[in-house]
Amino acid sequence: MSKSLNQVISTLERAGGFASAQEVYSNLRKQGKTTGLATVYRALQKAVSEKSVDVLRKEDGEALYRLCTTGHHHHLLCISCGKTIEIEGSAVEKWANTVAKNHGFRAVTHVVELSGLCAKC
Amino acid sequence: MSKSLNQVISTLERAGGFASAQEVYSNLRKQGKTTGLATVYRALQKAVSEKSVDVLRKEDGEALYRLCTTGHHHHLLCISCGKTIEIEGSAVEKWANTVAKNHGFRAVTHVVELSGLCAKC
DNA sequence: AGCACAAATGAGAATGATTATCAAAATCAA
DNA sequence: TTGATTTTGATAATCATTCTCATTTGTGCT
Repeated sequence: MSKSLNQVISTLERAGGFASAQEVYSNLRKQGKTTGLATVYRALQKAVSEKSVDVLRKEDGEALYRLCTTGHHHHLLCISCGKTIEIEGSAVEKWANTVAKNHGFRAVTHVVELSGLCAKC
Repeated sequence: MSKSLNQVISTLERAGGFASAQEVYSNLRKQGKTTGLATVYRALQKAVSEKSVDVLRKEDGEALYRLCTTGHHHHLLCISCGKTIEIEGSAVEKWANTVAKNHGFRAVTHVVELSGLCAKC
């Protein structure tokens, strides 16, 4: 187990199991680590190929990495004040799996993001 | 209605309603059009904001543009061959609205994309 | 320990998609 | 036709990601 892989994984844990490569990198630097950006990408790739992390895409195409073991959640974002709420979605998980099966798909991941105006805005 | 928008739309039609911005651009050039890359992106952005085209992401993060045939729907995308299935999601719509209400949110929109490997891949 | 060799690392360059800039060209109004 | 506004194309800039390579670190062996 390489050192950098552990650092990246624990950074993802600290971030709530959800961060971009660039965020992981800058978090490590803030902690005084000298880890390079290339190493962060390498560790993330390895983690992904080992299925301990999976990848989502933001709307702008940037990759977001997430620990697989952590029960994953979705977000409800206020487009006015930026407030974000993490939400459970077991109903969605089931629906996604059902739809995937019905069409013969395997290894299906899903992206679900909700956005609107929160109570205060 | 701008000329470039029409050119881009008909290129998408010819491509089976599915192509990257770079592909649209090179197809136009092959047809002898002098359309610039920036114009292609502008036309695609406009089409997306008008909901006549929607956007998916390949595994590497590149955007794929696609003519929107029906109203609101979601996608099941094969990350290997690019095959796309449009799916109904009334269950998801209801879930999204319920979650939004529970947190006092209004005017909530949602993004739901499923991706994985299709039966052939 | 000392040595040879493979793997991991970090810095910076290279890549590729996307966006921003800006002057020239097309369109429009009067 | 004028002048104003919009659209366009070329090119530069941006940003995430990947590649390169010299250096460091780790490992096995004696």
